[in-house]
Amino acid sequence: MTLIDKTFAPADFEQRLYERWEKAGQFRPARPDAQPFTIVIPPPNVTGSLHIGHALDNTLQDVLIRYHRLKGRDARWIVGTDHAGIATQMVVERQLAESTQGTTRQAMGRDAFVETVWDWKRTSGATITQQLRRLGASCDWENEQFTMDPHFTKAVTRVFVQLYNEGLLYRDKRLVNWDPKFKTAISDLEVEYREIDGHLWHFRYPLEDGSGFIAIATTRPETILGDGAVAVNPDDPKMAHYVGKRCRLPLTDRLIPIITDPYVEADFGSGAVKITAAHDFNDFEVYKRHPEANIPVINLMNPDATMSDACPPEYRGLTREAARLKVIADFDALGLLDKVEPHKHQVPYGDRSGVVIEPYLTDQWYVNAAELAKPAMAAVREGKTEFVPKTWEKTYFNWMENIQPWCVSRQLWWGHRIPAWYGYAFEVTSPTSARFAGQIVFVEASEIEAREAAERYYGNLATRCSIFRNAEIETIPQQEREPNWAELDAEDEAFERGNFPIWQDPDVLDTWFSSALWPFATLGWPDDQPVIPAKAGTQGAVATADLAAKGAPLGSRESGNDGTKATDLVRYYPTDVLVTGFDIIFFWVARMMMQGLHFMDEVPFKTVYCHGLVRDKNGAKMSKSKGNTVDPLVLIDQYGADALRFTLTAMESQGRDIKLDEKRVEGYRNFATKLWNAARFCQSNGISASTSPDTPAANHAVNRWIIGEVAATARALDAAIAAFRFDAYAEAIYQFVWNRFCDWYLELTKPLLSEGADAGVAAETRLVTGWALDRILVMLHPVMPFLTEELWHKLGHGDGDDLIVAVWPDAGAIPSDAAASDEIDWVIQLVEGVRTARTELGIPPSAKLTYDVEGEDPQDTKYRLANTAAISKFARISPTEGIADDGGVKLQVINGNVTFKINVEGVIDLAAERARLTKSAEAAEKEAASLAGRLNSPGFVEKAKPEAVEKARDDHAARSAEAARLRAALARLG
RNA sequence: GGGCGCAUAGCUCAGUGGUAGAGCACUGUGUUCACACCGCAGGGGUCGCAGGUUCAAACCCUGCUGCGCCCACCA
Repeated sequence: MTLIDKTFAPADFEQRLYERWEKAGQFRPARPDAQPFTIVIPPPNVTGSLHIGHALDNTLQDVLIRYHRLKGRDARWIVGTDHAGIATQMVVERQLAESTQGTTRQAMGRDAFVETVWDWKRTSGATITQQLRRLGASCDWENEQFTMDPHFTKAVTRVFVQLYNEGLLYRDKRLVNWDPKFKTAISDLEVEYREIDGHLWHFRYPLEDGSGFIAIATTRPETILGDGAVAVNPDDPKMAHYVGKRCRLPLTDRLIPIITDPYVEADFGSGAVKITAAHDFNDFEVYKRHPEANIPVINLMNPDATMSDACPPEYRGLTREAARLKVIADFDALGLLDKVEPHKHQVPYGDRSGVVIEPYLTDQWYVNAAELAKPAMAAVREGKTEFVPKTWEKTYFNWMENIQPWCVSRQLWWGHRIPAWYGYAFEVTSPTSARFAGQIVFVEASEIEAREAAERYYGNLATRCSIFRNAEIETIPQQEREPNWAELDAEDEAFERGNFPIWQDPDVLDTWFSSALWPFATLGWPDDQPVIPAKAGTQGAVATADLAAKGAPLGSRESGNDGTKATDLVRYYPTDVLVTGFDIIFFWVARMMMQGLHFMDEVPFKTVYCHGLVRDKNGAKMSKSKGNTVDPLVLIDQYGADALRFTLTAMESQGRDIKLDEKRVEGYRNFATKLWNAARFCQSNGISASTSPDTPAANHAVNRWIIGEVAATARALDAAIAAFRFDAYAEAIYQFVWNRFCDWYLELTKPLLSEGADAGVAAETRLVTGWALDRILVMLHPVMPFLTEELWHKLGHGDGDDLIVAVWPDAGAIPSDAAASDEIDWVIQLVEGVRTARTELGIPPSAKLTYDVEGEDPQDTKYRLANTAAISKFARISPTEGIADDGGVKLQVINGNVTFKINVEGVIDLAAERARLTKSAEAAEKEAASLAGRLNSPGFVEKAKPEAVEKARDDHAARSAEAARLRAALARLG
């Protein structure tokens, strides 16, 4: 036991304690027989640094983990970081550009660039994990994961290949959201729409037959160059005469058809819409609905959104912005610009790049999300996974029901490379000839297997066609992207078994494709996997056993924790709770549900707890550009990690956004200081750590009372955790520590510990206080781990006895004593009543007064006599004890049945006392009358719940009696 | 256009059928040997508006007003 310092300085011990826990392996104590409690952390971006949202998310997780660890569960918090494709690539590219050499990834080449990113990860990737430690997060660092770890690659590949074989993953040419800055496809979810004050340009296209013009309106004139049709509404009489005609597209001189489609609104713009299939999602749909119109699909742009060679020569190479101005000017020059209207509209922007997104026609890999969503929806409907708060289930269903194919390929270098290899495809046309037929794809777990598959393909061709058997070998150079198929002449090319080109898809997978596997890949899948048969009914299904045979051998990997035979996967999956912000339900939660169910045949988590956003104190979203961000590390430096954690916990009421005001952090730092001082006081009074978590025996009412209060608090905390009410948890422990333990228990027991007090009572009180303080430390530990652990040891718990693995109080095993509770409540009410009366009458706190009582029953007498010392100390009144009543005016305080008549020295302000008593009497009478009214109102007694009726009767009796006593007191005043 | 949420004390938020609560802020005060990052006491709300259900509504229902968010995007 060491002395508790006079000042509470969290910086003095936070780091020391964290290192102690981590070194001692306390974050994952060996508990092979205990029931697991598992949380997977939402892996922060490896580029990240801890922001206030992380602080909230991880505080809540740590509260749950620490609580369940104290409850004796095998608590495991799986931790790691995400490789975060675009974000990380951006960071490293920016650093390359800013470095002294000022190089680019293109100049470096792919392999060197990827190696640079790895270097960066190794040196800078630990920032966020160190910051999580400062917050106190008790993660399982020994098994830290990274989404680009070799076993993750294995898992990702396995998933990709199996989904492909099941027909749930495919390559398709369709429009994607294209980011011209990063030159990659991005997800629908990574597009944010901004309202822009733009324009609606009205142009005229001349009709082919020279009979006039058709007017169209557009917000994107530059895409006119790629128009393939003009569409009007089929039911629009104004437009009927155009239908079936053709018009001449100015600037290109192409003839394009005028068609009908219900997508066109007759009363918007000019009533006619230009159809640019390659650059607009709606137009692409129109194109697909009208195969008969032979609408050309013209890709007008290069990957960087400059105008491509598909445009007329004078536009090529222009930016889309410059092209727009030129198109407008050119139309104007031709006299075909009708008018320009101002027009507010929503423009898509890349949420990371900040540039306008281009709908762009490319080949990409897609996952059939609609199919995977079915079991994911059913699982929530059946309650296998529950959202808290439940309202988010609607959001989840709504998105799942309308889910689009998930584009999973990205044109980046940093990420999991797509396990697909391409080769040239041929169609055998006769025993001696074959025709070039595009490309063939081999989706396999490795290049070796892809090559084997290719061998089978070409071998099979060779047996059917002699030109593959006998011709000379000519190797086609491997090409990175888009081989120029048109120039290949199959007749002249020759292939022989074992010597033909295949090349891997240059693209990588969407980061969320690997994050979706997080709950099971982190637990060892696929090496540890229980074999799940491929889903019946999916086309091209390949037995999982075959897939497994290709990968690493199956078998049980011993758990790092306890050496049991069960694999981690079996033991910890499904996890218990996922704690996350609602903003990534679509990105991440939904996809984990889909992949978890598909590959594990079970939901990834039983509960999804969604918290809100942390906003600034005015409710504005925090952002760097607004400069209103709050750095959690600064708050930790200023107030301690515990104060920040307590604030975030206390403010987390289900689902609501948090408006963070630094004053709250300060307030909870004060709370920490309060407890610190209370512990210091206890220590200075010879109180030390309890030797057992068992409740000590107690006779004195105040001790029996506090024991019952501990039990009530433990019960409240258990209930709060069970209901995910973090705010209720913080509230309950705060009230108990400050308003019960410090304000009353420590005060009421001071006389029991003072010199000359009964030695037996004093000893009992020391034991009970030590026990209660220990229980406080345990119950507060999940929220304030550092402070509580520090005090735990200062109070005398030894080195081998860390609070982090202590025992949570079993509320049911702690006796609650109604009689003690009744007695102490009586004392507290009396003291408060006297204090209030004294203040209102302006009697100095220092004045010690005497009293007589009236109306006491035996129990009141018992309570009063048993607590004479406390009453004297806190109300500063003592019995007259034989001093004759001088007949003077008394200060009268009603406590239950008893009227305390207090002798006041000198003259009291009669009018003030009368006013005080009158006010109280009227309040009691008003309430009694209201209760009487309810009791007399028709229906109440018959229809209300019996408890409610009984309570109303009791309250009515009590209030009436109180009013009578107050009136009597008034009468005595004369 | 569709959906969701919120509106309770000056501020931030609990309360979800039975007489309105907490923290902060505010006012007054300071006897006491843990704590002024403290103690004690106090003021402050027709629970957004209007209807309805009920013996009883801040709470349930309907409508309205205001604020916020998500999804979809009339070129």
